[in-house]
Amino acid sequence: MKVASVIVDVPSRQTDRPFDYWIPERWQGIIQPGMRVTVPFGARRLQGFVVDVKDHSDIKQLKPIEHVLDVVPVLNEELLDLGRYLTETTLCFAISAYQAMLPAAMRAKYEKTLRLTDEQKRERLPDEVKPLFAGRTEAAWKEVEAAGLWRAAQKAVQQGVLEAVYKVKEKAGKKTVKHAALAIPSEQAKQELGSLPARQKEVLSFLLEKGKAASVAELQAVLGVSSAPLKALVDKGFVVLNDVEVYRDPYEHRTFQPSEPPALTRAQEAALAKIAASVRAGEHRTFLLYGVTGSGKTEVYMQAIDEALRQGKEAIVLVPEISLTPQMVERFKSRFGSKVAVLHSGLSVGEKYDEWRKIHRKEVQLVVGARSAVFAPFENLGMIIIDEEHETSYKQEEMPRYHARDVAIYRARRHSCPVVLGSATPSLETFARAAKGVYELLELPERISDRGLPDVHVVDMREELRSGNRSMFSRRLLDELRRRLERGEQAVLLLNRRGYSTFVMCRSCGYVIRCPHCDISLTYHRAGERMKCHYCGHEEPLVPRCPSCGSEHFRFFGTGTQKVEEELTRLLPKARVIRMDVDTTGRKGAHEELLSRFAAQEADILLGTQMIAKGLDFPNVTLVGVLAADTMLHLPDFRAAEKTFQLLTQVSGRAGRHELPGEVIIQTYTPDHYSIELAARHDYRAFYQREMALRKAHGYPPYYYLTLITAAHEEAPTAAKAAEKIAAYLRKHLSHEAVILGPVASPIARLHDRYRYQCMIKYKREPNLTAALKAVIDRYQADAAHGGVMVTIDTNPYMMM
DNA sequence: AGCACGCCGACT
DNA sequence: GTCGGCGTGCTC
Repeated sequence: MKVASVIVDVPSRQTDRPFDYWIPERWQGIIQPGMRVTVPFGARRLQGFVVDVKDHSDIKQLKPIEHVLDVVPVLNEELLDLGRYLTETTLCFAISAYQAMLPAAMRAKYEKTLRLTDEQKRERLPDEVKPLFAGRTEAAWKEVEAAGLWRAAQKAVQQGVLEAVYKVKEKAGKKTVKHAALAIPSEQAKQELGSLPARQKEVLSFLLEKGKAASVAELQAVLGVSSAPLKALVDKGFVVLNDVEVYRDPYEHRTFQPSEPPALTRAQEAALAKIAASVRAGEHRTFLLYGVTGSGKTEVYMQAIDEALRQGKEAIVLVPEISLTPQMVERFKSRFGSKVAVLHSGLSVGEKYDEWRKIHRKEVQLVVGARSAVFAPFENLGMIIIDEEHETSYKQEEMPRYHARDVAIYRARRHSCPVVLGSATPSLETFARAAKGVYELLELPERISDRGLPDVHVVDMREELRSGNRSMFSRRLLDELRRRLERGEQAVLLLNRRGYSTFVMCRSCGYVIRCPHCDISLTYHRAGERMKCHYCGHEEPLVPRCPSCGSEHFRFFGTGTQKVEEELTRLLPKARVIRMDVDTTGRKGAHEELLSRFAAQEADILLGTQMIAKGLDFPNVTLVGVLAADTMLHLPDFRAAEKTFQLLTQVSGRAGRHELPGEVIIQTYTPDHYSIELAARHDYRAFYQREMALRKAHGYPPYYYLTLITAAHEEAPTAAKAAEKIAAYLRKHLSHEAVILGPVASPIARLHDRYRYQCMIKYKREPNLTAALKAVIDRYQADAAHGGVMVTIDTNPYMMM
């Protein structure tokens, strides 16, 4: 076994295949598939994944593997296979698939430096370059470039005065803590004690007593000594210092009250019995746990997990974006203690790395995490749970564009274990499969609190306007808010739009301030008087005069959370409001902090975007208000109605979960729309029937599969032409049953300075699709690097824009 | 993706 | 005649 096939860290079509390397003798028999290595690649050095080890290669001149980065493979056979599956189904590069499975800390950082080949040659350096190497033999390439000495340096390289050195570094290391230990036998140490100065004596006897290594921090804290006596002991050779690897613990300062499983309702019991039986039998099945909000799905998950753990197996729980639901972490930590690793976006790169290593080393049996936790490197999976199955955040919008649900089912099949999809508002795709018997439907029709679902009132805002109320609050909502304040109860207000105003228009000439890089109007943010693009992040100050006519008068249209907050403090000056949106939760830990303040009743009203709709459970919340139910309804997305129904149902579920009865007020301009009407009636099934009929009529999922192809280029005609060619190619190479729509300009016609055109393929069964799409990629994706057309393909898209 | 190589225009 | 610009193709 002298040859390793390596997928190198270059995400491009041309390098998307294994490259063979010779394994130096010292690593023969050691290098295995799934290990990370560094290899020379052209002039560079890169990180790569070994995918195969073999005896022979057809390539004549093999270069050697340079370093082995892992002692144990970081990707096992199963995950390597899963990578191939992702490559095939999402049309991504193999390297992207493998990197998606590992924490970001394990991705390499590259550094290029220039090094003086020989101290003797220093004087031969070009004069302008000399200062960069003053007192050193190596300089970062970046510095050289920044100094504008690119040419001169290049020349020096050609003359052999300088050489380019490519370094591969790991992003985050393991955290270590210095430990002190005896370097001599304890007998000898005891004898030495007598002749030592007082402080050193204390340190040595502490170590003797402890009988094992102690951290330097501990020594200093317990004995109150500085580092000096320790250093003296080290110098004398009595004590050694070692770096001991430790885990960063994101929950270090938190204590979790151990919890016991409560008694289950009959429906919970029945659902659990089915899942547990499947776990015990070790059979692959997919369950849909359809339970109304507050019906106790989480408890079913936990007891099912318990069953898997009792079988000596492991489990994965996916939650939409766990940093949003600290309450969820709390519940799992309380029940399963140190058996749980937590993976979510609120953790630092290093913390995620540590949690991942706990899984890899089998120190935990359960992972609770967001989308990417589906790749947890367990080898004996007993079950996978996806909570809030309908959430679109399970779909990754960058390469690899996978859906966690598909990955979960793929893995579960391989591990022969069940998948549980849980939701109060299942996606149509999932419910349809359950209806067909592909998935097994388990129902929790009632809330545990036997409170029943909250009353929902739909307020027609057109009516409000007609009767002279031009504010964003209906009279009813305002009355109810006042009532909660009087009673000391809390309210949740949802507005799915952040910022202050959605667009700003000049009153004189009608000019609208737009993003210079995208075809989108800028949103006004009160803080700092800034205009922001919510798509590309562009930011600029609000100009004092209209750039088109010079007028000073602007009008601010549309309402965002900032404006609502301002209005609330005006209308209800006594109300304490917490605003939660991307802008107030950007800081690490801000999320949890805001929520715990609300939980501690330090505020009366929690106002936020959709991030407040999920999973939160506050006993004192008796009112939920949706300020504009139709914000999402008119988006160019066939799932708009489904998303609206889901959001309204989810947010309604936040009210009256405990002793106090809940009430929900939905403000809308389209009260007759079925998604709003049926959400108000808590009638999922009716919504399902209605929406399915529409999907069937218009040829959308789950009746048809979709693939979205987008061509983007700085020049609109270039993008359009490419899209047309792609459409023509597909029309020729796909069956007549496939419908190819477009090309049309994307709903956001320009993004990041690129014009975008898209084609949509609708199909039922299309065996040649993958091959045809690969051909499209081969033709166009190669160009992207050279300023050509950028083509992206999304098989099974969730973002239509 | 980089990076080298190689082929054409404007300067010493 | 050389320097310096960018297009083309390769990386085991």
